[in-house]
Amino acid sequence: MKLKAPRGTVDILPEQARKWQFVEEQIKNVCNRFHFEEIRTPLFEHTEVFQRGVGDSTDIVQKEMYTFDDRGGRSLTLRPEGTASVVRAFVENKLFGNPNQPVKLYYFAQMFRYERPQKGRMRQLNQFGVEVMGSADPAVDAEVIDLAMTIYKKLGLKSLKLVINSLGDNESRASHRQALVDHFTPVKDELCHDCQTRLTQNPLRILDCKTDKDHPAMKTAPSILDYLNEASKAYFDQVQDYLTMMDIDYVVDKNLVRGLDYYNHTAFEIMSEAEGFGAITTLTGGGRYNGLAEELGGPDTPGIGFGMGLERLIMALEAENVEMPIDRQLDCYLVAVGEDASKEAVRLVHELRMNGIQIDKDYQERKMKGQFKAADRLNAKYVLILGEDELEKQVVNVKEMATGEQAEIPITSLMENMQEKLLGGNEHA
RNA sequence: GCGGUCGUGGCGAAGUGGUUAACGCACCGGAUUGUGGCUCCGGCAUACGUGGGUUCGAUCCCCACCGGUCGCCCCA
Repeated sequence: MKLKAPRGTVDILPEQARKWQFVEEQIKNVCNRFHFEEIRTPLFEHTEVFQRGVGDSTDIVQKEMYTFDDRGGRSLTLRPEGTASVVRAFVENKLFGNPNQPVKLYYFAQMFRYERPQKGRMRQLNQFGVEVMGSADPAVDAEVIDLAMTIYKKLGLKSLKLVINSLGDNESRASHRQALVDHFTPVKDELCHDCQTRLTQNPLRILDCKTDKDHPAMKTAPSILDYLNEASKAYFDQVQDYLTMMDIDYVVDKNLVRGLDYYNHTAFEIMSEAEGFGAITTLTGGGRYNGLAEELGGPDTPGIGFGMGLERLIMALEAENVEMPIDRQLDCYLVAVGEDASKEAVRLVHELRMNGIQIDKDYQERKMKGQFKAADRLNAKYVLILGEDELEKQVVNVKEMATGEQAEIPITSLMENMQEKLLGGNEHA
């Protein structure tokens, strides 16, 4: 085989696409209930949007972006995540001036990250995400988390774990950062190479390092929760209170650190605990990013959001054997026999479709028996038979496949007859 | 970027250092002059990832590469 999809990309074929349609439909339904509105932003942005938004020190920006120069010499990047783009759009389009605050947005979008693919990790991935801009109410944090959990619940996932943490405001983060540096600097030489870099770049990230997780200094490392100032602590407490009020189970993990620079205050992850799900368990990651809008040139605007991996969501649904209504069926299949009837079939199928009937026909010059096999394979409810005899009499034999019952219907009343059978007789295209 | 493992027809899956590479599924046709799901019969396909090497000869042995897959790092 010569041409293949690029590494880390997949084709979603019809059978699988039905699952996607189902999942997307359910999610949109929940979004509507929560009164979120869709936003669509470009697939690529100026590279600077992500450098400034996501942060230069992050793995994403340092080694995972698909960046290229266009013919005009501009550096562009295929979006590796959704938040920076949405906030850029929020700022550029002055949505902060919209009287309806906060602005509650959702999106479905492909993301691109240059990584080694494995189970649950693709170079092109699909995310559903939400962003709420313009409110610093901890109830919004809870609402966003509730939205994600509601989606999973509606879809039928059970083995989930919600983990939350607070990264605090700038003042809290700064004092915690200094504490981390003071704590780890004496043992710097004992840490892994990455962590030695992190010590100066982003000491917070040392906390979720897998390599050094057993180092004695890890256990005694200063926790962000001990460095939250009063306002940050009060904020985090309120978020938890709201979650409790909504009966949303969660655990606080003081080592939960998100990989992107823009987060502060609430950070959360939702993981699957289903058997056989693979090594990668994070389904959703999100958090608050007050200050990001300002970083991207807009007014200081609070925001919070999350990204939900749809490949992983569908994997989780499959791992938990959740039933998805994806059985394909066909209302009618037209079986035509003979040259004249085959020609007439084209017109008849067109006319039925114009009148709201779902119908297909043979295009492979199959024999009658073959056409019936095709109809059966396609799960057709009715087969309309048009042969020389029927054509002569200007009728069509309509066979109900489930019962085998068959009746002769004049072509002149066929439309009405089928509409009655399939649409209840009162719906029209 | 690193490591394990794998790479035979549309799919699944045997197999051998040597003239025709099993079989199953699927598909098409026939048995049933115009009617599906069962059965029987027949048909079907440019299949051994790519490039080198060893050999009289390689799908099978060796090497490299590519790709899939799983894991590490990190994340969705």
